[in-house]
Amino acid sequence: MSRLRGSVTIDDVARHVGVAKGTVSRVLNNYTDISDDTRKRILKAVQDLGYQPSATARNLKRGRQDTLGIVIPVGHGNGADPFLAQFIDGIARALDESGLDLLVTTAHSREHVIATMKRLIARRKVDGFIVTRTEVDDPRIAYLTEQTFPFVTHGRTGDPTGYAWFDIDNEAAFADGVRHLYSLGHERIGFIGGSPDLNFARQRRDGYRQGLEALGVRHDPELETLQAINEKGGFAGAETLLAHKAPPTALLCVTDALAIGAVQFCRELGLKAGSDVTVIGYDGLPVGEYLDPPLTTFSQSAQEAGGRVARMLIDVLDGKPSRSLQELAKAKLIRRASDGAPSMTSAALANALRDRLNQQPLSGSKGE
Amino acid sequence: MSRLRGSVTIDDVARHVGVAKGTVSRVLNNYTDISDDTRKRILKAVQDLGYQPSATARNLKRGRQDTLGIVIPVGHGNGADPFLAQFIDGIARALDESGLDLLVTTAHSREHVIATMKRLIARRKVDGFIVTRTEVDDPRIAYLTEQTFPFVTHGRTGDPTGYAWFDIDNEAAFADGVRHLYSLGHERIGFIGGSPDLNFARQRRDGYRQGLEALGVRHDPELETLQAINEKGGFAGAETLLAHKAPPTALLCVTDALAIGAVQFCRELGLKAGSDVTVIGYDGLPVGEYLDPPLTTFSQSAQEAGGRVARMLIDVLDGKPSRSLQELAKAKLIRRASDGAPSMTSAALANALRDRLNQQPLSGSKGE
DNA sequence: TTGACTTACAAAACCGGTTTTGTAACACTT
DNA sequence: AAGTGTTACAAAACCGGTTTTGTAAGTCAA
Repeated sequence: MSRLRGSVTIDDVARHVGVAKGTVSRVLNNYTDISDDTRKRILKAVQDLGYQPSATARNLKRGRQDTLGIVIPVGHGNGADPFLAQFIDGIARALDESGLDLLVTTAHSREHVIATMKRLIARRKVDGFIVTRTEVDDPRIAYLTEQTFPFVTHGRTGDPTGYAWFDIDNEAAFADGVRHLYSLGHERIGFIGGSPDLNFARQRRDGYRQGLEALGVRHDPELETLQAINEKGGFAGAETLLAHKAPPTALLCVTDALAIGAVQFCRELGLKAGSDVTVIGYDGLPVGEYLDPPLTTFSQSAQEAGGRVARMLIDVLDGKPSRSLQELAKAKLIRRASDGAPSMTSAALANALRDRLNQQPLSGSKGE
Repeated sequence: MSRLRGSVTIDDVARHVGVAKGTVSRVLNNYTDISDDTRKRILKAVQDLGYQPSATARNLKRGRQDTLGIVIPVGHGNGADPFLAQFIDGIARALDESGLDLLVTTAHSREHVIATMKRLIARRKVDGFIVTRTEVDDPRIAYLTEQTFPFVTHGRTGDPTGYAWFDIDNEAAFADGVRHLYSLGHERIGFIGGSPDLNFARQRRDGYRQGLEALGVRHDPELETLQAINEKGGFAGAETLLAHKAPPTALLCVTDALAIGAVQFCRELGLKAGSDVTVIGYDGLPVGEYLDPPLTTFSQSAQEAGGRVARMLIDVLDGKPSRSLQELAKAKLIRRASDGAPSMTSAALANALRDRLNQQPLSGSKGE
């Protein structure tokens, strides 16, 4: 007589109707060998009693959990990536339509991520994983592939074959970015990137280089800098590149966070972003609209990406071949106000910078 | 011979050692009636075979899922609340220590939230809920209380008894805010709030009023405005309040998003936030540091709050009385640069505003 | 030496579903 | 009329654990 909170079991229903519990199960799973009359009586009892099958019991037999997992790598405080928040939102919405749920876990190191995946797999808590922020050589993908455990990635790896992925054409976006800047009149275009272990960072850098090459502009390695992918990195990156004797008049940044830091650096020097120095980011963060100047950025709708990836994983679980589940989308340039024709040449900028740097000491990058 | 991926079952272990599976279970659950020798042999086999118990099977019998749930209300695009992202991060970290997991779900309406909770409860997918953004009269809390299903809230309701909660002393924070502004020399202090159905919005408004009263300043209802809690609302709120014939020289905003919009409005009018008009937000969003001017704000560490709430829910599940699980924390004012002594009186500000509004038409609030 | 306890484990029941197997009752052939 | 299929369901097995029950062997007291 286990009268636990709200637990109407299949036995209760069966008893109530006077049939075997297997029969109830068959009705609920749309088997055909049930008379119309019985079916109706059972369905009514299910309604009346408010019966809902226990996911646990069902899963035990079926071996499915109706749950997808995502393990978020959280570094030193960079856990609350606003991009990820929207991404997860998109996943959750898509799953809601399919009756699946999302298990969210964080992990603070590469090893921890794998260990967490291992635990979730061994304990059979999830049916598949969504992997984000892919690296060129990604241990998570290696592990899941070896275990033949279903997954979909957001972003590709160095070898984008044999698994399902959704990605943005990063090369094309940054090549376009270069072309755009060039057509605005920028001749020296800088690039603030991140660790080339991260696949998107590497691809965007490649796109930047390809864009220059396509225009016949010589690629100056000194106009490229690699930084931590956060606002501090952007600040430092701008500081580095603008210190060049022939500084760039435009800065292409691998993410909005970097761009925000770069704009901050310009502001502290009294340079106007959007005219004195152009800054372009990537991610389309909503907050970019409220910066001064509003940030020009590449947008890829994190929410849509989340939904897309979730649906792809469902397809994978349904047995679709991963070959047919590889999708490359285009990023869109959202022009706000941090880009524009250069107000002065690189040489003039260098002079202006020299003056300002002598005048006022910098605050340095801020915060923790 | 179900040789499924990585599924070593308890039977495999039992067979391997030559004992009954019940014995293996007893060893793993630290029962005492097992000889040292047998225990060792079983533990070794568990190691060797890499056995990990199936959460599903265990839960079926135990009736626990080792999973907590959070249902995020996502309005019209405001889903990706950066505050929530950090909050979830904090929860996930705390749960990781306890071996629990977090199920994240979104819902787009009050009814949908309840329906989702109902489903998760009926299907027995979670052991308890974390409820955020409490309303003064919150249907979720009514429902969960009626079902006697375990939960903890972040934020109180109109009647904060009978359940476990973690909250910030919103009244105290905003009363302090008023005092701070007054001591800077502000005599007309505006308030941009949100729907008083939201408990934190109502409490912060109350704190604002209490702060004025404590200083003996007459409360002018026209210096209060209620807006949608996002950047657009902040823009509109500033527009409304500054149109007053005796406009406020300082704006206390219920969240950072509102403050960001308010700063935007000032900027478009050519007013300098931090001197011409002081703007203070609430949430301590990291991005506030990179705005122009960097935003002065009350901070409550969303991450810490998430961790605290998660641990409280674990206590609830362990049977601790909810009376002992009610915790009120203090918000801290982070002074950056959007507050300061007023550069002019309310009257002078009114004149300045009249001039600017005649000169240049406003862009209006932007974006979607 | 025998009955009463322990000890250390085997065996079985159970959690709540799904799936397989078995079987009365009826219909349909030949 | 006997054999062969269907139909519609009951009964039982199963998923992989946990918990209860049962019991052989050893220990101890009387």
